[in-house]
Order: sequence, then structure tokens, then C-alpha cells
Amino acid sequence: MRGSNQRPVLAAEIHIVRFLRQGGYATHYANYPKRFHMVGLLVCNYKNAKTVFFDLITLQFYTLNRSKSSPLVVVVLPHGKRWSLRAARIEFHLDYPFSRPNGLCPLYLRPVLAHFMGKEITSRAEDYSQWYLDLVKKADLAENSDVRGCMVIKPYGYSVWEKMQQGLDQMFKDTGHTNAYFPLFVPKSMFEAEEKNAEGFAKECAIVTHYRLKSDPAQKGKLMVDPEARLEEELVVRPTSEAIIWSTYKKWIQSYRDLPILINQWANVVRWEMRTRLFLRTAEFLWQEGHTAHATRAEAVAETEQMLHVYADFAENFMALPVYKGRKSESERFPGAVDTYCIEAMMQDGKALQAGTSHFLGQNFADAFDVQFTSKEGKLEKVWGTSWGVSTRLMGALIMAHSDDDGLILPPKLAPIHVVIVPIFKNEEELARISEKVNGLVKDLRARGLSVKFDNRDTHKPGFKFAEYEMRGVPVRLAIGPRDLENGTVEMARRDTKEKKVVKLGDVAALIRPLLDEIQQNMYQRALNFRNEMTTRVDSYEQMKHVLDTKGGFVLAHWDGTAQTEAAIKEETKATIRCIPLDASEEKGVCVYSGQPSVQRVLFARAY
RNA sequence: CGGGGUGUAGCGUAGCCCGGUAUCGCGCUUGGUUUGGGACCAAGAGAUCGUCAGUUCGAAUCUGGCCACCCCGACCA
Repeated sequence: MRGSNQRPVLAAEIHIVRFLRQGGYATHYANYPKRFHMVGLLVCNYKNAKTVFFDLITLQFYTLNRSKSSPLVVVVLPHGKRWSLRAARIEFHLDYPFSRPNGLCPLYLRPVLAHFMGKEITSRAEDYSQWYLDLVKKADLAENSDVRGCMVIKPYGYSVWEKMQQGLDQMFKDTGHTNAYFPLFVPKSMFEAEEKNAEGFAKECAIVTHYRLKSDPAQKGKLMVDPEARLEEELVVRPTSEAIIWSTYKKWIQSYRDLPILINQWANVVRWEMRTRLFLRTAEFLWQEGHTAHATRAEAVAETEQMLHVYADFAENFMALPVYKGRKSESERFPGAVDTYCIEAMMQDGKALQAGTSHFLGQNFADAFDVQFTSKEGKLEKVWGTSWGVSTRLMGALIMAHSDDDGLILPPKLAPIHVVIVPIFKNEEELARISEKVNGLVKDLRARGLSVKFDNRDTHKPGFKFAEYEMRGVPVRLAIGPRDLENGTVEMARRDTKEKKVVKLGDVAALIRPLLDEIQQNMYQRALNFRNEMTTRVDSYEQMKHVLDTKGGFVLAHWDGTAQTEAAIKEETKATIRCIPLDASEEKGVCVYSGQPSVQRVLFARAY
């Protein structure tokens, strides 16, 4: 972190240095190495009227002067440190401190302290990707593990994933699929059978070459790979399971009576990525992969489309995430597929995210693995296939689509906790009185099928809990204290809008379900409005570049359908064809790049 | 694989130029006062300074090798 980020000297900086030279804290400042600049200073009367000094280098603060007569707070930001919006707010006030030392209130300081004490996350405006990483960590969703590129999904994060699994799994079952499990390892010869598929994943495969370790004679207590335990044939750790599954299907399919096969598996896969980001791209990730086999082309195509709609349905109704459905261009197609369908979502920073794919495999895998069946007419025919999947990447989509600077915002249908109840109490007796009321409420809410948490820990203050559950995205919070006890009320707060209102204790149970529905709806509407706002129709290349550079988001533009044009646009703008929308009306036009005729607009965007 | 950077307590770090086993904060523990939006005060625990070797009476600090990680490219979604 220590570093080389250069930034322009602020006008305020000059004031400060001058100020310091005139006395004050110049001596303290002088103790620090010259290579660090003092770039911010704030004078205010902090609550306890003590002096806090930020270490120039580490941005840590500590008390310099405990004298209550010196109500001075000095905030110093070092040269080259990561900036925050909060810090920027201080800059804004730099014109003031010297003229009115007591004029600034601690309100501006407290967020700064909180931020640097690790209690806050980076704001979206300041650094979107840092915000994302902070959020994932602070909301207790996941963390980096000691294994490069692999993450630990923490209990809270996994609970959300489980909710997704439940929703999807039910939808798969409802469309006639059953779950099964196939091995993690795929023999290399089997893996390479479908050439395009193998080629597409070859560069990111982990390979098992040995099956035994032994103690290292050269280093006591250390192990080494036993060179004598080399596998006859290497095993590929599955990056996807078409190979192993189709080689199995071959054994299962003889007659048209054996079809269709509609199988899904929940599994982990490994793709050795160069650069990883929590949830969005990790070397190992969790997903589901559906693999179906059909007697006819039409049936397989219908399955592919059906599952695309299942995904879109899930995204919209569970994740509150509107998506565009479409087909991939040839260059973006899944290796080994004849056609790839996808759903594309818009993130708050204007970048697109592919949230799910469904592939029509044609007879490619039937060819590769020689999977044939005898039809009703007694003819030997090749099987048609599909595969479709969504992964823990959906977690990334969920986070980046909805959350704010205070943390995660979860749609009620995926929230592990629907309602958290925070008691406000001074002593045990008061807590007991509150608990009595709350216990009845909890029972009532649970009877209504809601997941409720009563956080009666006495080790944390209410304010801390408020912030914590906001960070975790719990949709509804109820707070109940002595005042409420007296009035028979409870404070009800919703996470999506931060609205709070006081309602009658007796009414609250009946209010929650409708409120959750409203939150779910509101989140979808908000995301939809944003997505629509971030979708721009353009009719020239100039306009397209301008929109991509200034506004971002999706761009609907005419394309001549050639890979060359697609590649050129990608090269020049970094934007790719996200999909050829399914529901777009035909519209004659000319390609924004080449001027060649085009029959419909396609969706471009910079993407994750 | 190219260019740059960094390894010191669970986390973030100071110290390194100019050698004398280590700074500060968060967090943690204990006690007290607190509790309607991230409490305060006090006391305490916690580090073989990435690793191996060299120089030296003495190495976090100087020298060399190795390892790991991060950032920017390249690759990939």
C-alpha cells in the first residue's frame, strides 16, 4: 500500500505548512521524514476536547495532548496513501480551520476516524473495486485464503449462496431435472475428446500427475512428491464436466426410450485464472451445471431456451436483478457449443456482468463420445445436447447491483435473516422486560415463515449493531427500548431506503411480510430503472465511444455480424458484444463501425 | 512471462539511510463508568522482524541467494 501514487499539491497544503511554520504543531511535524507531506489539517472541537494526531505515515491517530484546554484536532494525510472521499471532505473544509478553530463539528471527523479505524468501507464514488472488496470482507461474505486465487466463503456468505441454491434447485426440479454427481477428475484422454472444448479450457487446467508423497530425505520433516508414483495418465481437474458426463451418457443411452436425460449437478470446478477477484473470478468456484441429452434438435434447443428463461426468472424474482437475454457472438461462445445463450446484468459502475449461460451443444459431444440411440423408426441417430450453469459469481452480481456505501443490501428472498431485533437497554432488568415482549413477537414472525434474529448481546451497543446489520444487508430492523415499552411501540427500519418509522408493537408482525415484498419490489424497480438509464441507443461509432467513455453501461448499436468488426471494436474501445438480444425487434440499419448493412442492434458494454 | 513494489503481533504499520532483539493504532483480555446510530477511562496479554547464508562482539537494520504476495502489462471471462 505504501506507495508511489503521485497527486497534485493542494492549495490547502500550502496554508497548512505555513500554519505549522508559525508554531502550533510544527515541532511534531518536524519529527517526520521529509518524504512525507502533510496534506490535510482540520481544527475542531472534538467531543472530549483532546488532540488527536494522525501519524503521517501510517494514518493512525493517537493522542498527543490530553489537555482539555486544547480543543484541537489535527488530521494529517500522508503523501501517497490511498485517498478516501471522507478525506476529501476534510480538504473541503481546509479553508476554514484557521479562521474559526471551534467552528467545525466532530461530525466530519467521526467518519474519518471510523474509516481509518477499519469500521467503514471505501465509498463507491472513490474506488468502486475497492468498495467491492471492502464490502465482501466487512459483510463477512468471504475472504482470501492462503491458497492463491481461492477464497474462503464465510458462513454468512455461504448462507446467501444456499438461498440461491434452494431457489434454483426448486426451479430445476420443477422443470423436470434431477441432481446427480460426477467426479472431480477427468482423464486427459477423455478431456481432449471434444477438441474445441478441450482447447478452450486447456490454458487454465490444473493437472494431477502423482498420487503419493513421501518424506524428503534431504529435508527432515518435509514431504516431497514421490517420483515413483507418477500416474499412467494425468487427471485434469474439471474446469467443466461435459467430457466426463458425456462419456457416461454413452453408456446410459441406447434407445429413444432412454431420452431425454435431464441432469443437474452442484459442484466445484477449477479454472486456473491469472487474476482473481472474490466471487467474480476465483481459481476454484462453486456452481451448478445442467447437462441434458435429447432425441431431437428442436427439443434440445427448447431446453436451452427454457433454462435461459429459468435463469432470467431467478435473477429477476429472487435477486431483484433485471437482465438482458440474448445469444453470444461466435467469438464469445462456449467452447464446444453450437450456440450460447446468456443473461447480462448491469452493475452500478456501468460495467456489464454475465450472470448465467445456457448452451446448445448440437451433436458435438455426441460426436466426440460416440453417443447414439436407436430412434422409433429403428434408425441409429446421434444425441443432441445442452449444458447450462450459474456460479458463485452471482454473489458478485448481487453485491454490485444493489449495495451501497453502508454495506450490503439483500433482496428479502435471498436474505438469510429477514428481520433483526435490536433491544435497547441499560441493565439486565430492562433487557428482561424487553425480551418478554420480543419473545412473543419472534414466535409470531417465525410462525409466518420469517427468519428472525433477536440480538440480545450485551457486549455491543445498539449503534454498533445497527451498523453491523446494515453492513450485512438485513432487510428489516426492529429496535425496541424502554420508550417503546412504555408506548407499546417498536421502531421499524428498512435497509433498502433507510426509512424508519415507529409502529404499534401489536401491528408489527402483520406488517413485515408486506414490507419485505415491497422491499423486494423496490430493489428490482430501482435496478431496472438504473439498467434502463444505462442502456443507450447509438447510431455512430463516435457516439458509441463517447457514451462508453463518459457514461458507460450498455450500448445498443448496429453491427455487421463479422468477427473482424467485433474484434476491432473490442480493441479500440475495450467493449465487447455482450449479447445479441433475443426480444429485440428487427430493425434495418448500418453497422456503426463498417457501414455495412445490419438487421438488428446488438448489446455492447465493457464487462467484468 | 516482462516492468514496478512489498514482506515486522490477528490486521494496518514505525524503525532500516547512520547496527545494540522493536513503535503506534485497530482488534483482543480484565475492571469500572456507559447503552435510542459504530462508547469512554484504566490496566494487561500478544512479534523467534518472510527465509537461508555472510559480515560483525552484536543484524529488523549492512551484503548475497531463495521464497511469497501485491500492482501495471500480457492471457482469460
